[in-house]
Amino acid sequence: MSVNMMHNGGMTALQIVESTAAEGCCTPSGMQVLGAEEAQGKAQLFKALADPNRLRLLSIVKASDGGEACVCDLTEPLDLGQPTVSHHLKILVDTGLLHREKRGTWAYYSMVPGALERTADVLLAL
Amino acid sequence: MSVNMMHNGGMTALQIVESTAAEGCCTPSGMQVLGAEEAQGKAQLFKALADPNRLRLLSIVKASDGGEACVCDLTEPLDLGQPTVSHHLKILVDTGLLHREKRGTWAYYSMVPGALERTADVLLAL
DNA sequence: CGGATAAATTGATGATGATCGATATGCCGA
DNA sequence: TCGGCATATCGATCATCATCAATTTATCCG
Repeated sequence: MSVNMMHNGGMTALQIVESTAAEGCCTPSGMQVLGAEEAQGKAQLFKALADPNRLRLLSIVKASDGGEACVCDLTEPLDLGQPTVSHHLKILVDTGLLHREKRGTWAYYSMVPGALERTADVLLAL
Repeated sequence: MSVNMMHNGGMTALQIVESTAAEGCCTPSGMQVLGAEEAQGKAQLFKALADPNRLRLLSIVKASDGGEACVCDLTEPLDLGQPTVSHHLKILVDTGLLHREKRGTWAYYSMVPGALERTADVLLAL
């Protein structure tokens, strides 16, 4: 559990960020400036993107045929060990950027539709 | 020098990312998938955003009257020491997100116009 | 010049994170 | 049922980073 894994009822970092943003815009205080809590959540979102190998993972998955790739396809191009790749993938899934579907022995990863666009919106709404 | 400070002719991380992207789209290989070098640069860009206090700094500066704020205005709301705030600001300036202008004893920080939008584009172009 | 203020830099420290080797889990075929 | 493969998890290690206290640099004013 290297990312968050606090009991959020299974919500991803992206979902949490967006829900607190919706709450924030209606608070009586006005909410022009980012509070400590929201900043924490949004930082966690960008932390997931702050690693070159994770960016490459997203890029490869996005460009893969059928929009999905299994771990075995991702280990070679990154020149990383399999446990490390699984670790990065877990972070991206927990953050809400990647979707994981296990079929038989293989685990297939695909982009969560609109996740990059929603993350970009978080950035623009700073 | 806690960010990069390699001799890039004074280019910010944002500028480097965009220049390599322009080069990349014309390479004979096709460049669908993010290479190791580009990934490194883009990760550095997101690393600057991967800290809650730096996000709050951007938010405060953006919402400040006149679009600028000095260090003394930024130290209190974050509940951080002045050296730490200066350190974060330096990272944001080196990354190309903030602009620094010194007037007298005070240093005024403002958003680099379009920086957030360009960073969002980097994200969407993954 | 000399004191005062704002900001930057330095050095050290504690925390977080990326990576790996070893091991565990889960599924398939013989 | 057993051996083998794909993936996940664990534990440890090394590097990076956020923060602070102390100091330095730079600017203004009397």
